[in-house]
Amino acid sequence: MNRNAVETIVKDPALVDRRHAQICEAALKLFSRKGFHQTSVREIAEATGLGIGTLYSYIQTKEDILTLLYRRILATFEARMREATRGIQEPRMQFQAALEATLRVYDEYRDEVLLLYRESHAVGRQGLEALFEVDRTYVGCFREILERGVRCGQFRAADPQLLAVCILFLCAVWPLKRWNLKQYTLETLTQAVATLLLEGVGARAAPRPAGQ
Amino acid sequence: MNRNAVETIVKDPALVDRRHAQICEAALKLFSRKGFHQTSVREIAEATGLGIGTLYSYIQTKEDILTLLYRRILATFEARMREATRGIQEPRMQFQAALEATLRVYDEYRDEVLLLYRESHAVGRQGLEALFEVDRTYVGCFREILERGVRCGQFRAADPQLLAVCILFLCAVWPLKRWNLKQYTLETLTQAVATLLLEGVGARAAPRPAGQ
Amino acid sequence: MNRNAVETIVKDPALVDRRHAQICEAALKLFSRKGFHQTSVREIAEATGLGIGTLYSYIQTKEDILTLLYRRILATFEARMREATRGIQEPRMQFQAALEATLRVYDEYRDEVLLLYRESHAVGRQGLEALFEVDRTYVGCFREILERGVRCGQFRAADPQLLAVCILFLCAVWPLKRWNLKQYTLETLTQAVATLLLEGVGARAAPRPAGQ
Amino acid sequence: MNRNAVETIVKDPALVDRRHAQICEAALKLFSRKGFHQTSVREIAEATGLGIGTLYSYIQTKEDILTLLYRRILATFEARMREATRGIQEPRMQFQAALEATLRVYDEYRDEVLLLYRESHAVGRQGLEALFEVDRTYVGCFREILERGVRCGQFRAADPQLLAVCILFLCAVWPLKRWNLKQYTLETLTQAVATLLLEGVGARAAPRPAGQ
DNA sequence: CATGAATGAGTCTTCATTCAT
DNA sequence: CATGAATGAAGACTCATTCAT
Repeated sequence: MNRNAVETIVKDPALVDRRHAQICEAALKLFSRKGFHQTSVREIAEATGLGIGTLYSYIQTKEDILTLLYRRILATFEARMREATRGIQEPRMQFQAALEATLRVYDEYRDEVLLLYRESHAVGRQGLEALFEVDRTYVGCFREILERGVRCGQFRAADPQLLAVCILFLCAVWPLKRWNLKQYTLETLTQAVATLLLEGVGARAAPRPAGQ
Repeated sequence: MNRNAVETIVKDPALVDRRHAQICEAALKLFSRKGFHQTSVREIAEATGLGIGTLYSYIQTKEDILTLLYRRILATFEARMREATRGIQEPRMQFQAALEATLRVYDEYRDEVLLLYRESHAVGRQGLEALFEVDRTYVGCFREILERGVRCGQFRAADPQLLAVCILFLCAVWPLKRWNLKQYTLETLTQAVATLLLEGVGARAAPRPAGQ
Repeated sequence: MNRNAVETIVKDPALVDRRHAQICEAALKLFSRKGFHQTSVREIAEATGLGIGTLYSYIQTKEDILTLLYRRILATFEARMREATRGIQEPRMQFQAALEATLRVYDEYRDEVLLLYRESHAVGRQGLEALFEVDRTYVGCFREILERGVRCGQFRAADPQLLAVCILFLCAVWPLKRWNLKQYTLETLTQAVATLLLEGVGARAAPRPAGQ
Repeated sequence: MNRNAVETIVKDPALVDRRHAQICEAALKLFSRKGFHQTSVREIAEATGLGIGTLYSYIQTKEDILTLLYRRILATFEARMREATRGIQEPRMQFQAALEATLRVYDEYRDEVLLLYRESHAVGRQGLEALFEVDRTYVGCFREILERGVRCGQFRAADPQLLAVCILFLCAVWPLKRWNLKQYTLETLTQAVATLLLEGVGARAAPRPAGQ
């Protein structure tokens, strides 16, 4: 993650960080509205308030902007996920916490999630590998929760890894199918999904003592 | 669907159909490999075996090619879905049939599904509306099954429409997260998803003798 | 020479040839006046009377224009050389004929020769190899004449190949040092160089019977 | 030479000289490898170990770097030439000495000579005039030797000035056609060229006892 | 109906140079 | 004296689309 850092001509790391933030902010809006390919670098520069030349001393290619964006998003996602499940022991509650956290970040970062699904193929093989890596980590969180639940008999899951992939993916329904969910609130969705999944893994709604 | 038809200079409808099929076939491959924007019309013409000028007498814009592609895909999807559930009455079995059918088409048409998610924003507001329309029809199939199941007490679902959206979306995990599911077969996934969802809607066990 | 042909989008070979000629003509003037790097492709297009897009359907890179130019020049040079020495048997006369021919083409194509020396490094390793190849052929002509002269005792030359390289190079003095030779005519130079070299290889001015 | 001096912001002449030397050293390597236009000022600054801003307080334009380089080279050439022929009276020996000296410097400074021929047009009309001036001085050295030789009957030369231009140019064959002379040593070339030219100007044999 | 040459607006990117610190 | 961030004009190149044949 650190090694593939976007190389810059400007050397001051603090400045680079600040500019990268600016750039990402501007790029996100434009990419979300018009898509990566329909947005020109010049537009991004203008939206960022930099000259193109200046912009290009903080990146090397247009793709770098996408890479930058993705890094920030994924870092945020992972952090939020860890934070949300920290301290919780009981699998069912941990599961619910993870689910709610994911749906909440996916809500806050709708545009970013959409971008991840839409434009990720634009970062090239190498960039994709990095994304996959992070995704696997993310999936790992859910898998562990499921495994723990299975071990203590609260969950039933033939293949926790597979289930984890599905569950995480399902969370993306909110940003990806939003035009079909306009009528619902995040709460309604969370409730529905939580019920569906908890029942789906065999964890009854009411926390009865875990008898078989 | 008919009104927004792609206008052509060539008038012979049979020829137009044949050409459109050719074009879609070639375009699909290219779009899947390189993306819509990275594929030039010239490449498509070459892959189709037509001259550029000729190609342009069967479409009006590059976007039309995407539109054409999407129409064919969605038409296929709906047809397959209807076909699969026709004649089945029992909600649980109908649900399972619908699920399996969807996953199977999504498997056969992986590239197309990916394209639908990745590039659909390229068809513009008007084109999107058409896609949404079809999607809603598709979702409707699942909603009806759920509603019937709820009515006869087999399913539990607070909001069948919402659930239907989720379920249909979940099926897309196979083409959209394929790089994360390489280790699994379609059968394994189908089994896992079917179990998860049937349990999730409160339909205990498969119609096979309930082991434990 | 044929295999590394400049690839074109336009297919009609006759048209390609005609356009290439146009392009070369325009490019030569501009490159001679301003140098390769100081000349923009747009300028070349304008001078050629084509749109840039059109120009680019006859080349792939700016370098291709240089390559095109070089090919035409070198082909001309070789042809002229062969033509000039054809039919002559006597080494001294053949030598003189070759020398005069070379100086005459170098005079006619002053700008081209200058370009060859100045900008050839711009065609890249691969292109250079091709140039070297042709140059070696050219040098070979002189070497053969020298060798024949040496064999029949008219010339003295420790290493004909080395001498041939030097002689051919010397001819370039006319285009390359022209600013220092403004006061002289081609005839004066030819006379001086012919004398220098013929004496230099031990061939007396007056064709006496070749006794040692 | 003094009037067209490169103006600097920094005033300390010793420092300026040191920096100019640094700059030339770095620039030579880069220009030789990649050519003047393909080398960016930033690269030169980095190779020199100076900040871009600092570099620019020792020059005014990128061209100045080339000018600087050329001055140093030409000064060296002239000095070496004078040094080599100093004290020698006999024209034939002086000629040989001058020739050997030139070839030796041209060997030591191959890259510089190449640069002189390739990129000199980049210094502009004014800069060129300066180069021409120095070149004429250089040519003058050879002309004087020839004239003296002619006067005392050792050489034959219809036009010593013209011959001098040719001879000096011929020396450049070593750096300019090096790819075609890889198989030879400087000594072989010197021997061949000396023989060719001495014979060419009618100065029989070397001052060693005439074999044969 | 078929063809493909022509077009120029628009894209990404580079780079010499300046100037505030 | 030294530094390097900022700048925008300019460059090479692409591509959807048209239209004469």
